[in-house]
Amino acid sequence: MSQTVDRALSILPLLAEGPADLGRVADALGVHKSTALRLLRTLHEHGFVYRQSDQRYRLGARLIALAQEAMENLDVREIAHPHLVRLNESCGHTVHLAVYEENEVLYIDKVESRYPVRMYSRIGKPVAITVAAVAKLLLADLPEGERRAVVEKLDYPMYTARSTPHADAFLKELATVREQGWATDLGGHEESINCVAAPIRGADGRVVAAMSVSAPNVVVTADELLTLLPLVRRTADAISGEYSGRTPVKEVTA
Amino acid sequence: MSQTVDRALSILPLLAEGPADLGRVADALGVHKSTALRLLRTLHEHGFVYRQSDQRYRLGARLIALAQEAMENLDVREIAHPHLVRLNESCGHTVHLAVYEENEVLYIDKVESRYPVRMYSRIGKPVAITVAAVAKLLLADLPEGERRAVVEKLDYPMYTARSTPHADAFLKELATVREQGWATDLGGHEESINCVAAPIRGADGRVVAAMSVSAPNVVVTADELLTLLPLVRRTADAISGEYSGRTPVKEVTA
DNA sequence: ACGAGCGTTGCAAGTTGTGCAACGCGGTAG
DNA sequence: CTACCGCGTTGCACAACTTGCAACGCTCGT
Repeated sequence: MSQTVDRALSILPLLAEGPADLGRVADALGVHKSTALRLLRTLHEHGFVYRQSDQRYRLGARLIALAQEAMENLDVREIAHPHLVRLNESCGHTVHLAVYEENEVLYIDKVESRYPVRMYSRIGKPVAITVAAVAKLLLADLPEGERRAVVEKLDYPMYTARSTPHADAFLKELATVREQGWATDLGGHEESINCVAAPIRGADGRVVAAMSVSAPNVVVTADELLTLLPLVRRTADAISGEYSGRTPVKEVTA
Repeated sequence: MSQTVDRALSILPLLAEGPADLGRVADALGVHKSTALRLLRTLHEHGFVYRQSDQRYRLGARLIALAQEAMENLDVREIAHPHLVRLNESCGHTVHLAVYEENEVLYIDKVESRYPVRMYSRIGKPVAITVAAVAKLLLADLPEGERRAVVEKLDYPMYTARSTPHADAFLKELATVREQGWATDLGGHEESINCVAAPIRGADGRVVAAMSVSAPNVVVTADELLTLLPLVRRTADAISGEYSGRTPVKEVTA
């Protein structure tokens, strides 16, 4: 791995926490200021960092644009979107679509609740991986070895009393989820919010994404939300069918 | 500027166009495959690229998460959002918020139209800089020198017959916009879509962002849309006031 | 079973990145 | 008003890091 690039890339997560001046960046990297300067300059030329009027650096616009393109290239997303909208129209709650990638689960699409009380979440935000219903589905489908490895490395923050407390409990939960083919999060992340989720599978049966419906207690009880499970599963299956139906690859090696 | 980092960063826009294999990346960079491999590996370790099952590389999840954080750090956005929502509730049309940064204008927030016919756009997407109403406002406020430089370097694609045809016309338009303090795009990007926009200013009077209301002809005529101008300007002014009112800086050098 | 294509590895050569020290500038304190 | 301090910036010599090469292993297609 390349040291220079490694250092340069390390700057980005740093700036994500907020703007920083040259000295702070150099310190954080453990390099000389002149070195940090040159790295920042290179990042700047590519538009990945932006120098604001007070001379401090923050993340740049190109980064946002790139991420946008990255998401638009996800085939599942495109196929799933109309289904998510339809589901939202019939139940009114927030609908999420998420994928797993390299130890992270993140939302790649969302349709907002039509109720005034909405849950907070944002496309692109990594989800609470140890409790979210969609995360359970995605992790449950990983091959045994990788699943164990990932689960062991996770932190288990107790967002609420119902959060998954530790790796063992999580593995058990994942086994159950895998068995039944759907998952829930009943107040494990936010005390008053429940979710039901179902997996979206590719042609080979592997889970490629997961979708969920979320609603706060004040709108519907957990039991009421669970009555939506069949609908959620049917939607997920419809997406699976469409996704695995035609080849997801659009380019040919011409 | 660092050559290695420069090359590594060049890979990202490349992958944004779609997944690519090692050979293609190496060719595009004009370097040996082994070099490209090492760069990709470094990018991979940071989660900026992801290696899919067919071994090809595509943009990774961390990129999306980072961009998300980048946007959440934009102060204007946070302040403006509730105002945008309120504006949308009172007129029903699509509302956009955009900023200028380094030769690009991009949407950083959006509230969807409540009409069934919606215009296409996405947060994070660079806007058609030569025709969009928000772009005119943002460019019109640049210092003379920089404005000329930017305008000269732009391309002027004729999206429609009403698109800005060349730099001279654009400079004239920018002068007008600067004078009147608001801008429009009447079918300059999509034949049937019109926008009215107003600037959001910081404490020093400089334009820090711009907001617009957009609607297709089939919903309201251009004239009808123009009647919303006072409301749009009032909203923009309200955001300006709130933005310049208190210090946007939240951190202290502890 | 054989060959072609692709990703991967170790190595030697030298290009490139690095840290140092010194400079210029702006703001602050005396 | 001046002197100082902090910060970003530059040029340079050294050496570390990256680079391209060539050879290997693998999978896929014939």
